[in-house]
Amino acid sequence: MSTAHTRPKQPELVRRALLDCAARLAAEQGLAGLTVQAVADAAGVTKGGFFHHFPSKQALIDAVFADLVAHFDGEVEALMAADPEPFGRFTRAYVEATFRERLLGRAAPSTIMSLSMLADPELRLVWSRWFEGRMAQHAETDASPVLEIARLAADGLCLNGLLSLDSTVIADIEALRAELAALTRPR
Amino acid sequence: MSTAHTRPKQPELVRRALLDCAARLAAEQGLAGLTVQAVADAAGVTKGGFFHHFPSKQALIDAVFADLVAHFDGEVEALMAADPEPFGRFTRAYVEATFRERLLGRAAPSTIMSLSMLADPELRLVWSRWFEGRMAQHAETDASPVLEIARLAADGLCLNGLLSLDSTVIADIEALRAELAALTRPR
DNA sequence: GAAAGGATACCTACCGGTTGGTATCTTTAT
DNA sequence: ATAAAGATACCAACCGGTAGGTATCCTTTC
Repeated sequence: MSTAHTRPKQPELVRRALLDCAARLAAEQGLAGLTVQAVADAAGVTKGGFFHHFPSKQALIDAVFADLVAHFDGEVEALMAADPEPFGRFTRAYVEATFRERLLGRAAPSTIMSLSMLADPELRLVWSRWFEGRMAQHAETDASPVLEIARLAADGLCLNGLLSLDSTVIADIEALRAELAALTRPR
Repeated sequence: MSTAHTRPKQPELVRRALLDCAARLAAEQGLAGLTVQAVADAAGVTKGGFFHHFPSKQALIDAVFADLVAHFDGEVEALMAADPEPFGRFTRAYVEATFRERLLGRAAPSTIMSLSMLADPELRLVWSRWFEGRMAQHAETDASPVLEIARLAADGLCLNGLLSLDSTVIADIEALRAELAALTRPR
């Protein structure tokens, strides 16, 4: 607020701050409780300033979600690049990336975010399209039924990460990680 | 509106209609977009009438969620009662019940469950407690790691049910069902 | 058995508060 | 100087919830 005048103006930085704060707030109190005013306050900007960067609240949410998908996609890409085994390569990366999203057994804020965003049909489409595109790309190496189970289990893990905020549902995460990784390897 | 006067008053029926309409609306446009007015309209009742049946919006949501959990629990119980094999009995029922929730058209109740859980920490607790209770009850038959994977895959399937509204992510559902069922049986 | 009378079910109308969004002015950087 | 960046003040719409009235049902009483 007060620093906004002293510090040199860096619109890119403010925009990033808005995105990050929105992600954090949405993770904390759900996407339903996300308000423009709260995001603006958290980023040290007034509501008017907010609307200078984003034409609408939905535009912000879309941007945050696109950010999250891009980050996840990057992680998957990196994991795949370092994987010599062709069979199940994408699935293995998908599963491992999901595991990395969690911190100390709990779901990372980004996970909570992406899950709450599935409430929005339009954002669901964004995710669906990403997934379908990647799947079509790796159809030859990742079409096996057992790999589908592994991917679904990763999704389930993502969901369970939310519940583990309240209590521990999964006993041994490392064992599960190894078990799932083994599931993606050729027999 | 006009029929409300001629038709015999059946509060139980109206209450049920409110619950069902709330579940349907929540499935269609997310729990965030759920409004008391919309629920009342869909059930053929005014907003004032709504508040006669439920003291608050949260009370309605809680009731809907409890309803869904109870229904799912009943399905699991029935499936377990008809299963002679002790090993993985609960997991098998859990997986099969998830598949059955998925089959009824576009708006699966399990979809709403996950959405509600994400939105409200208190509802997450309700689900956690149910799951933990059942797991403790069947710890001897369902503690195997492979069974955990099967349950997680079921959760993931539930999540994917959301996405299937927009596009088909899962190729062969029946094959997946068989594969997952086989996973829960002793080797 | 039917009128009385209380309880239940439901509606109309409204209120306080919040939210997304806008119009307008001021400050900063180049 | 001028265009971007941001502040201030404000609005229209909506949402959950309340107040108070009316119709309908179910007993009770004679």
